[in-house]
Amino acid sequence: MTSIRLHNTKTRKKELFVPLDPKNVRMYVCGPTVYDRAHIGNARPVIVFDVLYRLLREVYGPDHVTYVRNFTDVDDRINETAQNRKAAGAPGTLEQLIRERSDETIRWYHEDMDALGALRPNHEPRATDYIPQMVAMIEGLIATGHAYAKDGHVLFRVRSYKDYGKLSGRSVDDMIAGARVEVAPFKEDPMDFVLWKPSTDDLPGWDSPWGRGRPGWHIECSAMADELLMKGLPETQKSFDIHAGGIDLQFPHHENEIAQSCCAHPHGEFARVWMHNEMLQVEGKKMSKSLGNFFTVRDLLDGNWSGGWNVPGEVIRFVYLSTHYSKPMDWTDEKARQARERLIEWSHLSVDVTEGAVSEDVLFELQQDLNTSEALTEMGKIADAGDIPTLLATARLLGFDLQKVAKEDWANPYVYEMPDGTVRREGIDYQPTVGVIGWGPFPENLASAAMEVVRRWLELRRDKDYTSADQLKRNAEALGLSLRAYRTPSGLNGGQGHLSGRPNYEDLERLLG
RNA sequence: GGCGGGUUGGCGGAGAGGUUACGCAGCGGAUUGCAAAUCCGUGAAGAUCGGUUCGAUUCCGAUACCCGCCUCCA
Repeated sequence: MTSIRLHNTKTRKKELFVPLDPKNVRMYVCGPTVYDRAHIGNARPVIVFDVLYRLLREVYGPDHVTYVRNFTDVDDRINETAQNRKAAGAPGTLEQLIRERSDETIRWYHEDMDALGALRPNHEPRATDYIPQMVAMIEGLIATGHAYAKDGHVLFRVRSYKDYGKLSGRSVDDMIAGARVEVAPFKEDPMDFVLWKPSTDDLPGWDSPWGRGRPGWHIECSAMADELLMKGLPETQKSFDIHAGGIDLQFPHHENEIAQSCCAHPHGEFARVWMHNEMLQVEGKKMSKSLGNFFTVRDLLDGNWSGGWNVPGEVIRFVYLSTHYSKPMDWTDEKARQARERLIEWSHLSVDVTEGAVSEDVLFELQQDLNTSEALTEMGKIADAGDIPTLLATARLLGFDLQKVAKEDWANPYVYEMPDGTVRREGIDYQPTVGVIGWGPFPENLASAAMEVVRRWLELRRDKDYTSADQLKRNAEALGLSLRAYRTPSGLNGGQGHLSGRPNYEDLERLLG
């Protein structure tokens, strides 16, 4: 019998996971505010909870899991971009420009997260499509005394919910003592937070009983979870299984969601299990634009980061899974390189192998609060044992398609020469790789000249003309191109050139005579 | 100031109250025209102080340092 254990932030314990309804396991993850490209921190919950989603599908069946992840498309930064575009003469109304900005950001998000191997959730609601549900929920909260309207604002009466602060382990009084809460004339209590606020004419707004305005951030998630995960259930069953997100959302966002939803449905408990992933750092430091270590997922994919090389989505995913989600994770060049090597190795093993069954050992590790790090270690043992059918199936469970990786250019940077001298082509471009040290762009003609040198050298070696081969190697190295050959377990010969300097390509061509 | 997380061998990174983590790097050996790769083997740890225990890196407490949240940033 499979049993999943998950760390529940609400109880601060690792608990046996028992779904409310095994035929419909329901999870909600707080999604992005779609104002710009997702940065690499945004990708962590996506990957972590994608693994959870895959695990739940494996255990309960793919048709028995409902995964909701929202898009927050009510945001000042979206408005700002739209306003700037309008000012710059873009056609269309402000509302259209806002919608366009959200649309394009959502498209990017999908592109980037797809590249990371994340499955699309069953529902990806946009906040602006659920305004009536938010309004209805707010009206209900006012009717039961948990919220009040003042000057076009509606505020949640925090003191009316006795368990407020339970999730994050704070007391309301302590928070007031911390004194960093916003005091406003329309608030009864400094802790009260906004459910609805008025909109000015130049900002998007919706009609409501309190005038034209827009929803507060927290009510969005409550209303969408309500609609997509608990609709139609009797009041006594207004709960779902798992709610997840970054640890930075624990307070106030998740605390406020609980307050709203539990006051709207006093007999339910909203989410039973709360899961939070820890934050991501880059090279040991907090990611920030001023430190120059702020990268989007797209930056990594395209090579626009301090490492300077194109990091495949699978490699990014591997790096993320190598650290447990509950611990801070550091993105480093070194880790990414190791992950790449490992994936290349496994992918080469998987060529022409028929997929088997998922490893029980790996499944077990995932069931221990998503121990992805240990799962990858187990995968290594499976690979060492030569059980490739299992490796293939297990990698797929974790979101890696090894056979697809095996066909990627980045996994096949070498030229292979068969013992009979014929050339085996792998990947699209089947030239020897040039450039390792000081990765970065170099002129096309230099690359092709260097590759030709490697090719010539391999030919000389094949013909056992070691005198000429060594001569060529010495000359090439003098110019900054070092040559290496290797033999694979399957008996193939290959060669590789490493550019350690920036030789003139004409000098290299001269070597070829 | 309040709340929470972290600190493991050169680097990354897990589990378990007593038994080898694992990967990379290193070292030794085999092998390959040299070298690389590969294969085999191997040394190396648990921030500091104190407590519980027959025994703790693993449990408890304190200290130091790092990080996050308390400001609609995952």
